Amino acid sequence: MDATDSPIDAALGRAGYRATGARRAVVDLITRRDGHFTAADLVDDAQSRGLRIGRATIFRTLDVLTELRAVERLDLPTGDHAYVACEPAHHHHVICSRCGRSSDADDAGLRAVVRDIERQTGYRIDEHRLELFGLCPDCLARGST
Amino acid sequence: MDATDSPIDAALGRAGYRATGARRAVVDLITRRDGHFTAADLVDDAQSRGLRIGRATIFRTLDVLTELRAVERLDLPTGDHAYVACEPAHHHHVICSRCGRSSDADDAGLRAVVRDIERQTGYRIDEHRLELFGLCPDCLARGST
DNA sequence: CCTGTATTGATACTGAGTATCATCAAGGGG
DNA sequence: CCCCTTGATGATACTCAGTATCAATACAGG
Repeated sequence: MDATDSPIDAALGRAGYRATGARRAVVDLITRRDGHFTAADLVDDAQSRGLRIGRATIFRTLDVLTELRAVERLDLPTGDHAYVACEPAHHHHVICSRCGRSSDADDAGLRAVVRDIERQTGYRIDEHRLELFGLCPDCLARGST
Repeated sequence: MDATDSPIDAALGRAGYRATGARRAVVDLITRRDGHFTAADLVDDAQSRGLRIGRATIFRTLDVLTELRAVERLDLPTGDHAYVACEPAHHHHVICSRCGRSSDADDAGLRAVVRDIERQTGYRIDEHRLELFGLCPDCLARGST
């Protein structure tokens, strides 16, 4: 098995980006993470693993991965920008406000809501973002205080 | 008519805040605005009108108004934090990506979507945010290039 | 009108994200 | 398999949003 054959490398190539060591390293850091994380988290991870990756590169790589839809940016209620790894298809995130983990949900029925709002307001809606916050099953089981 | 009797003053009092000159001035700046605006926009507005309001006070007042739900914070796709004036009831914003104006829409049917996602994922959802981006009727009429 | 206290604004600070630029390495062509 | 072009990297410096601090001020209740 050759690292060169990862699906990320393919996606990078398809989009005209080079599959570099730094990018693979960032992807690796992300896959070792659970739940959402900030750019600063990755910078810390890299440092504590002794990886010599520049701060700027981490931000740049997150932008690229966002464009490839391998990652999505969240806007937490606190105002922080965080990211989650995800599948490259349209969907929404359900975020646990206790542990930070997140799951994907498909937008069953949301399309109808959007159409209804277009009728209500007269806007033509091109893009939407739905973010849901609550407690995941594990944290619920562990008591909701 | 006495400025002291504005609904904002009442809302401030109800929440235990004082109705100060600086806060009234910020509210005034906001009502003169159309569409969404950033904290920096208000800082500029204040300066260009010769108002002596500190930067910090503008940020603080926006926090207070957000808490009173006289204003809501948006997270634009660009990553910027913006605000819109709004009615103090739960609703969602439809934002024009050309001119920045926004309208309110009620969440007809969204409740059902949320319940469905709870069933799908096992999460208990406490809070949600739906933001819609597109073109407003005026910008549509003016051609969609 | 007086007073306790919330609020203000000037200043300095923090921290996220970006611009710059010399150096480096990916990978396609020979 | 090596070269060369060009995109990518990382160190640094910078910008700008948002926050902490704190002495001075102004609101509101008595």
